Amino acid sequence: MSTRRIDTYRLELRKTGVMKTDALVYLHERMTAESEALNQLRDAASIDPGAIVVGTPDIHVGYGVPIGSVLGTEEFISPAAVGYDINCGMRLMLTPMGADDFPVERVADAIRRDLPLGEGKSNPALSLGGSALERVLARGVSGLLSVARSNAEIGRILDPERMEADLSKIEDEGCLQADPGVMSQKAKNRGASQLGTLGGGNHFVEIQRVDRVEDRRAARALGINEGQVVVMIHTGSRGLGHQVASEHMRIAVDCAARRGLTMPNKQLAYVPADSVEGRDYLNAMGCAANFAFVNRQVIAALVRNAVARVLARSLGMPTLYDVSHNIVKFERHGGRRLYVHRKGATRAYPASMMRNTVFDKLGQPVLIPGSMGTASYVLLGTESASESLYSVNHGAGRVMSRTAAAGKVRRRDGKILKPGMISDKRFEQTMKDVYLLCEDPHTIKEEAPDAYKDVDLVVDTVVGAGLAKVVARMVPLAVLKG
DNA sequence: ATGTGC
Repeated sequence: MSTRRIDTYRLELRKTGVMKTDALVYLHERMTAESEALNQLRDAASIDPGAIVVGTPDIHVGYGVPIGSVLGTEEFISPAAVGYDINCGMRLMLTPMGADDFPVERVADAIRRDLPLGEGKSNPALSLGGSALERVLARGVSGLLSVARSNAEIGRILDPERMEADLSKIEDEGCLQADPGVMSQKAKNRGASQLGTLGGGNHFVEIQRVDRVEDRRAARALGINEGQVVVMIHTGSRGLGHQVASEHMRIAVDCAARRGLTMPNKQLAYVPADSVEGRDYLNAMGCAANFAFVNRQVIAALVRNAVARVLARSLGMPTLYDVSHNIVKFERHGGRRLYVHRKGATRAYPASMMRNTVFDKLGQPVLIPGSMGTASYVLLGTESASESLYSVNHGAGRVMSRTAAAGKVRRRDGKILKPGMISDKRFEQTMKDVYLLCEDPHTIKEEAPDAYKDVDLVVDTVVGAGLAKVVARMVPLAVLKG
């Protein structure tokens, strides 16, 4: 057999057919993965003989490459192995308050007033002019800091001092190598009006209560206490990143064809990293990644302002950490330099890989959200995760498709074409303890807790395999979604 | 994920 179970947590996909190397999947023996997702991972193992190919416990089918994959390559890069939502990621912010004293619903209502939810939304209050946008694309959060310092109106919303304090708590300090000069005007235009918007799908802002601390020492070092209110943000680079991804996936198909590179399917098109097409993608992807870091920074400010308005005082609300889910970066692993694509996967560096950061003793914080009705986790990277290029999953992973969960509804007359698998009653039951604000009540069941895997079992797999250790578990109090 | 469609 080409698939071999190694232990309770690991599955090996042995080199067969188009594969140039083995692939490793972290999958608990009590869990299953779509065979199509595993085939996509096999395809991804065909592009570079020196590649490291890993599937995470939430692996599922994506465009060309599965969501929940890590692909470390020596020579080639693939826009599909990053995906459409470039630098989609998570941020966790702390409050000094316990859940019993916190006006959860009023704060959620206040956030909603300032934060546009759902697809296609723009935020006129934060619309950026050309040169401000260029600064943000080229320099990420530090670019935003300089915009906030030179523009009084934006500075009032963003609070530059608090932003500066956040910098060391963001992966790569919120800035990747990037060149706005390689971006299309169309991509820039889509971004200019979308800063400070949440987006749709699985993106969210969630007010949570720390339910359980599992590592007291680490929790103390991070400022986490049982019963405390925290806020989690999940969003990405919006239409700008989508535009960059689609343009470069098309360029990659043409470039690969011109160079006679073969691939199992066109969705997986790849290009030499050291080529015009490769460098342009990395520079454009960097811009989109910077835009996403900045978007989470802006939303953090909107949340802080909403909280301060309701409580009539600022709570500070420092950032615990901000991580990327969809990105490719040139990293050193052992003696090798690899282009590490993480698609629906989180970097989880141990302390030894966090030199020159504030986490050099502790390791990198890792944020894993569950579904909107279930727990989320804070973990820390460990030294034993070299096998996954120090990477873990990014969430619970779906067990049913969006249409299977919510059903398909004909828009014109409202007639149901195909009923969803989750009844309204069951949905309300699973959400009874959570205050839900959403833009579109007709599609929200796509995100129902029952549509996702059991996040506790997914995290058990990560811990059991030695990829990270749990610091704390949080439960949702209120959630805002597109 | 996405002004969700070549």
